[in-house]
Amino acid sequence: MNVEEIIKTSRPLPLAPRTIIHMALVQNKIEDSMGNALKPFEVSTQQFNVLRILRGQKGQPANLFTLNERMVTKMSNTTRLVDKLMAKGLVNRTQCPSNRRKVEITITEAGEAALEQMDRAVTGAQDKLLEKFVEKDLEQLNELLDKF
Amino acid sequence: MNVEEIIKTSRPLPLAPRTIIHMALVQNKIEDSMGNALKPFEVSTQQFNVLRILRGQKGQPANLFTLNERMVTKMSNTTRLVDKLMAKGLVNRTQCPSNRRKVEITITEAGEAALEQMDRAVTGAQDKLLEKFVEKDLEQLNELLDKF
DNA sequence: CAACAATATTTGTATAGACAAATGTATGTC
DNA sequence: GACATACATTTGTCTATACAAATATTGTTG
Repeated sequence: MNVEEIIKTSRPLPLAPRTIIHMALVQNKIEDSMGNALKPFEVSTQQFNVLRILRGQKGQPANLFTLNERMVTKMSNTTRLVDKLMAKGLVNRTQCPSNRRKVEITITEAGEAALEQMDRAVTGAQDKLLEKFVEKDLEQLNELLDKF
Repeated sequence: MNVEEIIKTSRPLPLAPRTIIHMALVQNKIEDSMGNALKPFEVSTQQFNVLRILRGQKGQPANLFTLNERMVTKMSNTTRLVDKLMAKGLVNRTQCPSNRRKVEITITEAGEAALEQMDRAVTGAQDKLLEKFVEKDLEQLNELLDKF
């Protein structure tokens, strides 16, 4: 990935702005790749993320606050995101009996099954994205990202 | 930035998915910071990006194709993005006389003046984001990002 | 226990972006 | 010069997201 070529700029960029732009370009590529992997399942990366969180709950229900807290990209409207997963039959939503303000969201069996397929697709996409990285590169990259 | 803490996961993540999530988290932070820097000017990062491209043209007008080509994040509706910059008086749009299919977009003086202020704000935000990086780190990060 | 504050979610609304179809203009071919 | 094709932009429409206000429930305090 050559930054200057992609944004068609003639002059070389100073290192700091180049890094920021580089990050954006790579993130675009990652989102594109993940989106394509999930396209057959008609779920967004956000929805996929929620399904994974719910599976991680191991049967224990999650409420909207918990979901929002654990999402990679927090968003203001988790209600409607869950609505869409409900409409697809991938999750259940019930009112919490002990505190009726809360909702209890769980993944359905259909959701678990679909998620397994999605996982395969996404893992494949990620492996492809990272194919040029050796273990040491990934460690180094994670260390550098920690500096942000 | 500790990935596991931010997404409140108990188990440590395998390196590959951790990297992907890490990238997303950092990018969120970058966008947030840039967005805040630009908030006083009421322009999006995309709009800011277009203004910079126009300045880079040094008086020469750009058409929508050129803008789209040079934008960091390509988007499907450059027309309406330029509309918004027009409404703010930051750019001019005229029909290209030699090829009336094309439009000629230029930055106005007000646009140049505003952009200078924005640049200061954005550069400040970027320096803050990168304050923990030394030159060598940035070089290393750019090299690693090239592997995507 | 009434009044008020805090919590959890939902809803309304405004704006941004994706995608496809429509419009207007230019170019090449017979 | 009429016709098809390619090009450049615009428009319509649908979905996604952000933000604020509204609703419902629970907890707290005098």
